[in-house]
Amino acid sequence: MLELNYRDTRPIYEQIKDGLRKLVVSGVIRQDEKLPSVRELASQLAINPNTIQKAYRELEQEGCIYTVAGKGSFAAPLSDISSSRQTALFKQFDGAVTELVYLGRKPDELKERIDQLQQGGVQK
Amino acid sequence: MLELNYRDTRPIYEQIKDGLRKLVVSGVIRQDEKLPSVRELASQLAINPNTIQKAYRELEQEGCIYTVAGKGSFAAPLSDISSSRQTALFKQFDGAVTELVYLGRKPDELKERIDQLQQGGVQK
Amino acid sequence: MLELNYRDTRPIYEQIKDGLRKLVVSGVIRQDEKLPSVRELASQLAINPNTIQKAYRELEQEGCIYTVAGKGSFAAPLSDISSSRQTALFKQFDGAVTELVYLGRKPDELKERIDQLQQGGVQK
Amino acid sequence: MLELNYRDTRPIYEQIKDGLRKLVVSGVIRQDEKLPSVRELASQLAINPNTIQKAYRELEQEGCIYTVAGKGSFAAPLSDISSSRQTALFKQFDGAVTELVYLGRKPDELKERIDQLQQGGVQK
DNA sequence: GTGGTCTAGACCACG
DNA sequence: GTGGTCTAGACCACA
Repeated sequence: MLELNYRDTRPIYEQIKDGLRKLVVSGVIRQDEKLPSVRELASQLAINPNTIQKAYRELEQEGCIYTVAGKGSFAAPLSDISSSRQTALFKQFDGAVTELVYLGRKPDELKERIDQLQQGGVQK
Repeated sequence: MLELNYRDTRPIYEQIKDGLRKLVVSGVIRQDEKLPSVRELASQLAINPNTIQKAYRELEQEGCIYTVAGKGSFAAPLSDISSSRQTALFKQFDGAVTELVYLGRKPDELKERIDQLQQGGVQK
Repeated sequence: MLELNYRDTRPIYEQIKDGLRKLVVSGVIRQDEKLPSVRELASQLAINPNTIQKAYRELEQEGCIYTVAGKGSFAAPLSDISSSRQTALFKQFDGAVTELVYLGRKPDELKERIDQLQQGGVQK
Repeated sequence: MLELNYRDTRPIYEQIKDGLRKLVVSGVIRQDEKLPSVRELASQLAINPNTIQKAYRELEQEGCIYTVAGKGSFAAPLSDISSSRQTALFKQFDGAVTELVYLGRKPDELKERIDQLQQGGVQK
C-alpha cells in the first residue's frame, strides 16, 4: 500500500504523509473510509509507531484525515482539505513554471505536458 | 537583496541558495557578474560565513555559479545549469499538477495560469 | 582502517573520501553495509566530526554512499556510482599515459603493467 | 601558447606549470630552448609576475627546466626530468586502472585505449 | 544515538 | 581581500 524509500533524503514520516495524502486525494481511499491503525501500519512497515503517529497528526492538522477517539482515523471529504494545501501547491506550480521558462522551456510545452499527465503518463 | 525567514523550517543556506539561484536564472545577476563575497554577504545578512559558503558550494556543484579561489564567485551561463535541475523542476511541476487536478482544478485553469505568469503576475 | 597523512598537501577530508571510496569500490565494504558513524570515525581518527561529515556529504553526492538521517551512512551499489567518476578516471588515465609515453615509456610496457595490476601487484 | 581557465578549480600557477611541462615533455619546446621570461609571460597572460615565478620555481625543482641567472630559463633534457615525476605518473596510472577495473571496465578496453591515445585521439 | 544545521573563530593558499 | 580548510562546540529533527 505504501512504499518507503530509506535512501530518500526525506524523513520517513513525510514519505508516509505524502503517500497517504495521495491515496486520499486520488480517491483510492474514499471519503470516510477507515485508514489502518497506527499500530497496524507500524508493524506492516516495520517502523516505529511514533513515526506513524507523527504522520497522522500532521495529516489531521492539514484537514486530510480526521480521527475519532477509540475508533480510528478516516479519510476526510475532499472539500474539507484545507485551502492552504492548494495555496502551497499553486506556489509550487508557479515556482516550477517560472524557472523552467527562464531556462528556456516554452509555455506551450508545459501546457502540453499537463494534458499528457491527464492521459496517464509523460514520455520521458 | 535576499530575504531570510528564520521561522521557516527550511535551513537558512537553502533559502540563500534559492534566492541566489533565482537572481541568476532570472538574469538579475548577469553571466560572469560577480556575486557578493562570502564575508560580505554574511555580514550583510548577519549570519555566519560558513553558512554562506555552504550555499555557494552547492550552487557551484549545481552549475549555477562558479568560484575562483582568491577572486570571488560569479554567475554561470544559463546553459551550464545542470539538466538535473530541470528534472527536479519537472518533478515538482508534475506533482503539483496531478494533485491540483485531483482536488478539482481544471487543466484549462492551470494552462491559463501559465500564460498569466508570463504576463508578469497572477492575481492572488 | 584509514591512514591520514597530515604532511600531505591534500586536505584531510579528501584523503578520507579517497580511502572510503576505495573500500566501497573494491568491495571491502559491501553494498548496503553500514559505514562508521560520523562521530565514531571522528574520534577514531582524532579529527573533527565536521571534517568527516564533509567527506561523507561529498561521497553521497558522488553516488558512492547513501545516508539516512538518524540511521547512518551505507555503501551504495556499484552501479549507482556516477559516471562522472569514470569520466574523471579516464581523464587521469589518459593524462598519465600520454606523459609517460613522452618520457620514453613504451605502450607495451604500460599494457603489461595493466595485467600485472590484475594479478595483485606491481613489483616496485 | 598557454591557455588559462579561470573557472578551473586548479590554481593559476598550477595550470601554468602543467602547460609548460607539457610543452617541454612533448618536445614543442626543445631541449635547452629558452622559455619566455617571467615578466614577458606575465604581461602576455595578464597576470601577476609572482604567479609565474612560483610556477617556474617549482618546475625547476622538478628538473623540468633550469635557470641561468641573468640569462633566463631553459628546457631541461628529458633525461634530467626527475624520476619522481615518473613515479607520480605511475601512481596516477595504477590508481585509475584499478578503480576502473573495479567499476567494471575490462583490461583489454584500457589497453586498446592506450593505442588510440598514440594515434592522436580517443573517440568518446 | 544518528546525521543536519549553525555559530565563532582560526589558519592557509592564492593572487 | 578572497575562498578553502579545520576545529570546537551547540542545538535540533529523526527514529
